[in-house]
Amino acid sequence: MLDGAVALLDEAGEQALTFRALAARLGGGVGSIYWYVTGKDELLERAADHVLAPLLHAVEEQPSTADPLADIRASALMLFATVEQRQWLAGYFLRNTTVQPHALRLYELVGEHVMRLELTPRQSFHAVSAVFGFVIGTAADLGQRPSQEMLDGAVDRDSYLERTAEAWRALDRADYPFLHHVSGEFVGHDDADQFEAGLDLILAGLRQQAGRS
Amino acid sequence: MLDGAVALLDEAGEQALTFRALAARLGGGVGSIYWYVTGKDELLERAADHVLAPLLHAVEEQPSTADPLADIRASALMLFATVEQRQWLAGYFLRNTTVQPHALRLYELVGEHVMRLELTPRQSFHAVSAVFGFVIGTAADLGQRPSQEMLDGAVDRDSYLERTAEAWRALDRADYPFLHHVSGEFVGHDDADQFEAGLDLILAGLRQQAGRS
DNA sequence: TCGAAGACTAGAACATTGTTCGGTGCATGG
DNA sequence: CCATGCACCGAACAATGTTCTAGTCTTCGA
Repeated sequence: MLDGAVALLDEAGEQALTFRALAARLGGGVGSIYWYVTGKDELLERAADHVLAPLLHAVEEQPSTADPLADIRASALMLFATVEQRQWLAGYFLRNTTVQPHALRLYELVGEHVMRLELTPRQSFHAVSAVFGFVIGTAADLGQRPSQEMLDGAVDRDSYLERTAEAWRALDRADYPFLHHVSGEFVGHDDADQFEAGLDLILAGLRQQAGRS
Repeated sequence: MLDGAVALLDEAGEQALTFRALAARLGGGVGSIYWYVTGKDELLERAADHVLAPLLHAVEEQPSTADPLADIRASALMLFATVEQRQWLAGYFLRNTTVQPHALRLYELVGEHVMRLELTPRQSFHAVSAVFGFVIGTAADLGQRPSQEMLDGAVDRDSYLERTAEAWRALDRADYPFLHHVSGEFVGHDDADQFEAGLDLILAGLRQQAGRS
């Protein structure tokens, strides 16, 4: 059942996960699903936890290196890769205060790397929060659902970006110098690059903080 | 009408904004709203833009100082303060690829401060993206709707945090050394502090990047 | 083998919500 | 006086989450 739910979510997003659609996919009735979950909230929760399991496994398998920051980076990249393709997952994380076991474990694992930096407890707490906030936030932001036009195949991603850049360039250069400045970068930009660049800023800040103590 | 919509959203979150509730508040009929907006999407869009206007004004009024990073910091703090109290706004930003005029202008303003750092266009683009991703992501994450218990007044924020920390401490210390390490910081922590700490990591990374070039 | 208890399935029925559509005043201009 | 267009209203429809009740299948003890 969870596989079916995740499949629906992955294929067409959060709004596509309806009890009727899921029941149809499973070849059963609507009511049957309620035997396993108490409602839609729990269904989403379980689906999220379900997707997190393989990721957690991968992160746990990842060997520690001498550089804690490199390990944090690797973990963050894996998390990003998982969430980027699943906007519903990012949305779920941002909406739900209740932390599931798998997510908590992930938090802990990154935290253990941070501990090796020998910061104060407060700094460590803030560091892990910053990394997770950035990963989830950026993944949600960048991994946005392709617009209808792109789904229709009317325009591909490149022309879509190009058109946006075009709109930026059409703005008055005096009023929008920055957008003109970076419009060339926007075209053909890669989400993963953008994410890594931001992550590296945080990590650089962390390294500096660790060096001072 | 937008005032009414924003009021509903602020009071009880995104799910509270229904056409019937809004119509009741305005003392009108359900259908009337459709005379002004094409649907719920546009209603939310307009509401978001509506809230952004005063913020944009404040950011524009903010005088530039000699330190670009200080200016970026100040802008980010203002944006955070606006979004933190409005999870629906954060959610909207994360869901919507279409950038409204006010949001674009905000992006531009922060970008202009970044330009003074004299990074490459690519670095500048990534820097602004990182700041916005972090602000929105963290605001969405931290500004989560209080749980039902807290709304009921059954527990206040402090005891809620305390209970979570208690749960962390109940975990095996050998399996969760990090959570034990920071559980004390979690109790009574301030969201704004947490945000500023993360933001300062990014800014430190930026300063370093600017110094190298 | 029978029967009953429990695990599981199925779908009808209900409340809520977004949205559509035809209709109602009402001011203004001819 | 009437027609036209604007602003507004609310009944009706479709989709969806949820509940409820009845049905089926499995299992296990007497």
